[in-house]
Amino acid sequence: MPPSADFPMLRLTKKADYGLMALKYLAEHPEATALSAKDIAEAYHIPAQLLAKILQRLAKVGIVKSHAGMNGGYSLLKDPRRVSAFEVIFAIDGPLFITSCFTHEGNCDLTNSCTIKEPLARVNETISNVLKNIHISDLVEEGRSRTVRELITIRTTSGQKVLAGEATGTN
Amino acid sequence: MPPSADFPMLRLTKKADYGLMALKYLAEHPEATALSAKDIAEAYHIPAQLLAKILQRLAKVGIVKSHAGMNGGYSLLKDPRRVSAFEVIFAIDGPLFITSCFTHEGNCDLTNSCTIKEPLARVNETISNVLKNIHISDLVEEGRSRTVRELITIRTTSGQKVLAGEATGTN
DNA sequence: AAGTATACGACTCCTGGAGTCCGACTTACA
DNA sequence: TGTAAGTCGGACTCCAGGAGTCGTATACTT
Repeated sequence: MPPSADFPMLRLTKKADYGLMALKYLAEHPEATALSAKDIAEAYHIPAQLLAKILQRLAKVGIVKSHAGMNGGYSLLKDPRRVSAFEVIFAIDGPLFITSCFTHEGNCDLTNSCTIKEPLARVNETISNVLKNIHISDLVEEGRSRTVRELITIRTTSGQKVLAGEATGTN
Repeated sequence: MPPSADFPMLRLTKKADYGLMALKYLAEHPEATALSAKDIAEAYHIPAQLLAKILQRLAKVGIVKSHAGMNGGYSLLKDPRRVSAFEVIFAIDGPLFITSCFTHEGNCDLTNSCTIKEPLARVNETISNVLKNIHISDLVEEGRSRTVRELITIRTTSGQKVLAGEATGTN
């Protein structure tokens, strides 16, 4: 079915990815007083200057602390178990909405179309809640154990229980 | 926090929106043998030609049937209660992945970064499952009753129960 | 045969993500 | 106290891809 582009759509921005990666790296190295954007960038092979800008944003909202000058860099300001993926993504990319025409108050230009988007707004909140339940400490633990895999479970009121991770067929 | 753009990020494409809207409209008018793309487009004030292309895609995967010629148009081919939002979005936009570097097999160019993305892949599957549990019949019912609101529930294994729709604070 | 609709490729427009560059400022250390 | 190494942050370029249009071929109804 993919026409030419291989897959994308509804994806997280790379910046958000990089931000989460950097925070994971910081959480994995609590002994260091400060890690430079360059160091982290090299560890993951991502552009250093871009990562620097991302970390600056995370510093602005108080997730990390910036240390200027020689041997400077960034360090975690908050407990990794208290920082959710949601706030990281929010800090970097701003509020995320699955629908295209929502303003902050949920306003819409089309009256008719809004009725369709109401259920999608629920999906949006569902996604938000899932992201709020994942913290960067979980990212660190993942790779050794599988804690996150069992962490999230979806149940419908119809009794259908779907463990996140088992797709029932991709079409 | 939003720099200049008001909000977006991680949103559904307009095409997918339009597709869901059109299907809802068709589901609301089961008496009509066929509704033209132009009619539907005018009802929602969306570009007719664009909607036509979307409906063509939906016709290709067998969700709707196209009737050429005079008084032609499109009609639902499947039971609205059997068509999930997931397959609609999939048909229009292709597979959706929250992470940026996933191929169909889940391949990645960076070895280190992949460890971070594993938990996000679970989030991705969670979203997919939520969308699979929403059908266009739900879109029709929404607006009169609130069935969808209570339809989706998220539970974490920690016992935390979060009803989709009550955000615990947007930051 | 005429009229109306779909079918679909090719095309343009333009937003916004991704990344770079550079100047200013800050700090550690010799 | 000067300098190297770092952050800070605006301005900039590049370009993929979403959004929408156009034109033509085709198919079907009356």
